[in-house]
Parts: sequence; C-alpha cells; structure tokens
Amino acid sequence: MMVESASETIRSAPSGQNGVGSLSGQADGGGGGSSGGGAAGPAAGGAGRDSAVGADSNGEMSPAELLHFQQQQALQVARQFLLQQASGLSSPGNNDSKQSASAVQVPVSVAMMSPQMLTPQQMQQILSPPQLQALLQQQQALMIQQLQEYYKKQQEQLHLQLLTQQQAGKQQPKEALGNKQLAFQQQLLQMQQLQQQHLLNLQRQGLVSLQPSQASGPLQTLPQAVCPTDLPQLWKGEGAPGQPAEDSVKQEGLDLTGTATTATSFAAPPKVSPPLSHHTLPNGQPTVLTPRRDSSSHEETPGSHPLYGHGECKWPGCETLCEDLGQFIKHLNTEHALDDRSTAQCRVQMQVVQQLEIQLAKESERLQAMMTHLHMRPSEPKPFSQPVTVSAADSFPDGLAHPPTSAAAPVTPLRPPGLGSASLHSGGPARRRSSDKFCSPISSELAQNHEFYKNADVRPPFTYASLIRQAILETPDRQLTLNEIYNWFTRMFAYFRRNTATWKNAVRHNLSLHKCFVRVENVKGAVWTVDEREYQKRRPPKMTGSPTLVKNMISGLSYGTLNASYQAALAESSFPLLNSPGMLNPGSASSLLPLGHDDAGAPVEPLPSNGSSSPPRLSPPQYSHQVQVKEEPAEAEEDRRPGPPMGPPNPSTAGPPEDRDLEEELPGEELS
DNA sequence: ATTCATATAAACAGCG
DNA sequence: ACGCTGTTTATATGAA
Repeated sequence: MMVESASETIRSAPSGQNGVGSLSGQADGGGGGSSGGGAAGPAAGGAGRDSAVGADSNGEMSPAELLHFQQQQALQVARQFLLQQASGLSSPGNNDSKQSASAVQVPVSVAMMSPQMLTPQQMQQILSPPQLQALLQQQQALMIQQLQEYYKKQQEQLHLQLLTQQQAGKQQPKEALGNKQLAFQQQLLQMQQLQQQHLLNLQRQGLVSLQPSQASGPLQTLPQAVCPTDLPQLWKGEGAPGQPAEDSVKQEGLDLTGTATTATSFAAPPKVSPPLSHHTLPNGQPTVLTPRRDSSSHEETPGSHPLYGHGECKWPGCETLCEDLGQFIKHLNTEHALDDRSTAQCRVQMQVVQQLEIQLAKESERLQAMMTHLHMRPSEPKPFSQPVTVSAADSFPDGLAHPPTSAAAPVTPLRPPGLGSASLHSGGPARRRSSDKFCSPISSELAQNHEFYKNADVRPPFTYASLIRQAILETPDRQLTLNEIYNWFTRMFAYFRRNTATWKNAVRHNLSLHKCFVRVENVKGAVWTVDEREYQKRRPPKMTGSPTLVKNMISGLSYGTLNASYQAALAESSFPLLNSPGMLNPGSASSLLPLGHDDAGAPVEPLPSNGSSSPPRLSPPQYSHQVQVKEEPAEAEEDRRPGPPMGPPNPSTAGPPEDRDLEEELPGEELS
C-alpha cells in the first residue's frame, strides 16, 4: 500500500488524459460534430504536397513477371480467405454475401445489424460480449469480402494497365510531371494507408464509429481511411471527367495534395452506373449498391477491355469518353503509354494492391483466430485463453493513436472477450462508462472479463463510482478502506496500475462526491460503504426505452441465441452481490433476478439482499447492512472478518484486512 | 441550448 | 515536513 504511493504520486496524469482526449475527439467528430470534423482534410493535404519530394521516385518499373507473381500471390491469399470463410463462417457469410455484393461500406453492415441506429456504445452496453462477438464476426466477414472484391478489381486493373503499356510499345516518357505526381501520390497513399489501418483497427476494436454520420464526415477527410471501396476514389482527379489523361493526372496531383475529397472513380466511374453507384440512404448512410457489377463485367465480357467500360476510359484518374473499343484502344495507347506518369500510376496502383493484400492477410488471420475461438466455445463468453497472438501484432500495426492502453501493457495481448464490449473503446471509454447508466452489469461484465481487465492495459468501461461500489460489495462486509479500494483497482485492472495519481484522486473525489458512498468511522480508521439506496437513486431511470430497442435490435439480428444471452446478461446485471453477501456469483444472481437493470432504480428494489432490510430498513439514515455492521459492532470488533454476516468470505478476504489484494484472484474467482 | 453525469485537475484542510 | 485522506471547486466533455 504505502509503497506504491510513493512512486505513483507523481507522473502520468497527462497520458491518460491525452489519450482520452484524443479519442473522444475522434468520437466527437463522428457523432456530434461530424460536419466540423470533416473539414480538416485540406490542411494535411497541403502539408503533404510541399514535402512530397520525399517519396522515392526511383525504383524501376518492375517487369511484368513481377506483377504476375504478385497477382498470383494475392489471388492465393484471396482464395484462402474464401475457403476459410466458406468453411467456418457459413451463416454470417451467407447472410452477408448478398449485401456485400452490393454494399461495400462498413457502415452498411452496421446498419444492417442495428436497425435502431444505436450507437456503438449503446450496442456495447446493451449487448453482451458474446453478442458483440457475433456481430463483430459478421461485420468482419462482410468487410473482408468487400476487401477481397476490391482487391480483385485492383489486381485486374493493374494487370491490364501493364499489358496496355506493353502493347503501346515504348513511347518516350515525359519525365517532367511524372516524378512529382508520383511523389504526391505515394505520399498520399501512405498517409491514407495508415489512416485506413487505423480506422480499421478502431472498428475492430470497438465497433468504433460506424455511425452513418461519422462515416460520411471523416471519410471525406480521409478517403482512404474508410474501406477498400473508397480506394478508387483516391485516384479521382477532380476535373478528370472527359479530360485527357495528362491533364487529369496533373489535376490529380494537385487534388490529392489539396483535398483528398476529390472523387473520381477508378474502378467504377460514376457514369458507369449512374443509378447504381453510391447512394445515400435517408439516414445518411452511404451505400454502394452495385458498383462491382462493372468490374465483374469486364471480366466476363471478352470483347471488352477491362479498362474500358460504359464508354469511358477507366484508367485511374481518367474518364475520357470513347465511343467504341477501337477508339478507346487508341486513347489508351496515346494517353496511357509507357511513360513516367503511367509508370507512376501503375506503381501507386501496385501499392494499393499490396496494401490490400496486407490488409487481407491480416483480416484473414483475424478471422481465423475468431473462428477458432468461437468453435472452441461457441457460446461461452470467456475472456480469453485464445492462443491467438494475432491481436497483439495487428491490433495497432501502425503507430497511430492508440488508446491509453499503450505502453505498459502488461501482458497478454488479449482482447476483450466481448470484443467490443468495453475495452474497445478502450480508448475512449473514459467518458461514458456503460456500467452505470445502462443495464450493463458491472459485476457480470467483470466476472466474465476480469481476467482480461486484469491483464490488459485497457481502461474498463465502468465509472469510478460503479467500480468503487463493486469493490466494496465484493467484500464480505461491504466495506473497504480507501487504500483497500485502491488495491482493488490495481488488482483488478491493469489499467489502474498506471497513472495512479490521477485515478486515485478520482476515486477519492467520487467517494466524497457521491452520497451513495458512506464513510464510516472505525476503530482502525475509516471505511467506506455503499448505500445501495442512494446508488440506485442516483441513476436516472432512463433504461426504460432501451429494452425495446434491444429487442428490436436483437430481432433484427435474428440471433435467437443472443437474445437468450442478452436476457441472461440483464439478469446478471442486477445486484448479484447483494443477494448473497460474499457471493459474487453472477449465476446465482441471474437466477434470482429475472430482470432489472442495475439501474432500474426505485422499482428494482427487489434486491433481496437483505430481504426486508433494503427498502424499509433503509429509511433511516442507514444504509443497508453494511453500515450497521461496521458502525457499531464493527468498531468494537474491527474488521469485517468476523463480523461479516455473510457467509464464507473468500479466503482472500480472510487474510489481512488490507493485504488481501496482494494476490490476485480472490474476488476474481468468484466472479467468474 | 440546457441540464446532468462523469472525468480530471487541483487547492486545501485535517491528521498521524 | 511529509504523505495520506477527504472535501471542495473548477473545467471539460458526452449524452439526454
């Protein structure tokens, strides 16, 4: 206890804060001020343009063989992926397949899953980890499919470009523009790649910001960040339509640096499928209805040229109209000959493809891990034990904004069992923690995931108040000293092993601030107890509507099983602890309490914790049992050890009053 | 736009 | 004097 304090007192408040800040900022951009957030784009672009030189312009055009080789590899990966998907993910895959065929954007999948337009957080709060996992899986599958689709297209295009150039013979390169543009493109590409990865990570981790509004906002700013489908737009030269290749390229360079928002489609020119292309649903969700048709069409139609479709040249950034194939060929040979520019474009395209390959590989790996995990225990919401090491590596491949978790991550790269459930928002969880306000049962959540939180440097999605309460209620006598509370925090959450000054202050602040925490003088000092009544009181009964939402959502998902688990979760949510003092067993609780979210507040009084005690007895200034225990008798006796009316305190508690924390698992065991 | 809940930071007082 | 504990105030942010 004391020992720690020394080291902790100082440093690191900032890190946590910063982390939160940054994350929340992002979230904000998506949620509330989507419009505002979207504006930023240009600035970055400008910077990029100036320094564009950095991009290496060297590197000769690799031989066709190389390209072929790459294609082969990529295709193999894709095939593997398909196989995996087919074998393991039958149900979700099937469901999504249709959608994926038309809808490419991630948001779509989400929309599918959450008819009610719940925010990710809400979903997290409402759904239990297993449910989230299922959702995530679905989404994952969809995303990968989409990726793959796009990937194919890219491969095809690349190939064609190369061939075309070869056909055209060798025309003299016009060096002038080539390099600069290449540099721009490459730089932009890199940036976008990073962004993309980051976003994908975020999505993965916490179903982050898949909201329609967010999708549209940030996307504009970071085109690439979104998803493969948007890649094509990268190429878009602003004024491109109808312009000669050269011109379009120039513009492209400019545009790219300036505003990433420019959008010309590369694989699927707007004109190609006027009615089909991008649609925006009423709710603002961008949807790509059937862009792929185009791409597939080339493949299928032998007579046509892959780079030619719907009377248009499909060369990246070029939308020159060509009446017929002959004219197109001519155009191709003229405008897209083997010169620096074309080479550069080709290279960029290669990078795009490579990036996609990488992405695909990662996703495949992830999928496999997920499937493995799920197969092992289909319905078991266990924290981990997954041998999967994948997460560690791919979680944050890039160095981009990682959640506060960052550094000291003690150990296991585990990911929250529930997958998005809480951690994900790992980063931003700071603010709205689920536990309190919604049904989320901290106890059950903890029970299920305590291993995770214990080892992963992830901020728990609970409020300080709920955590403190949990800590106190977990003890047999429902009372803890401040230091014991600290210890509980550090014992239960890796996250709280850092930034101690910050969160300890917060804990103290919460103890003082909330009426539900009652300080009781003790011989030994003071202990803190929980006034359950106050605790219930303090949260607004907002959950009222939620059940409906949840139902709808669930029905929408058509996850029968989920429904069950959800109910179970709800049940658990209540106060398992109260029921059996000393017993944390969620299971028991669930059976006892059919419903009632934590918060149901007044109505939910039902906690039989003391049977009568809670409601009536409490009337006086007393707070349930705990207080009594401590107040008088306790004084005499002192610790809870003997006093606890509760049953068999766990071994851990048995130990020294304060030190029980030393070890790890006392409460944890019970929980799980 | 307002209100509420929460998080964070910090100042301050009392106590051992 | 120092550190811990506890209270309080201020500010920022997200959500309803």
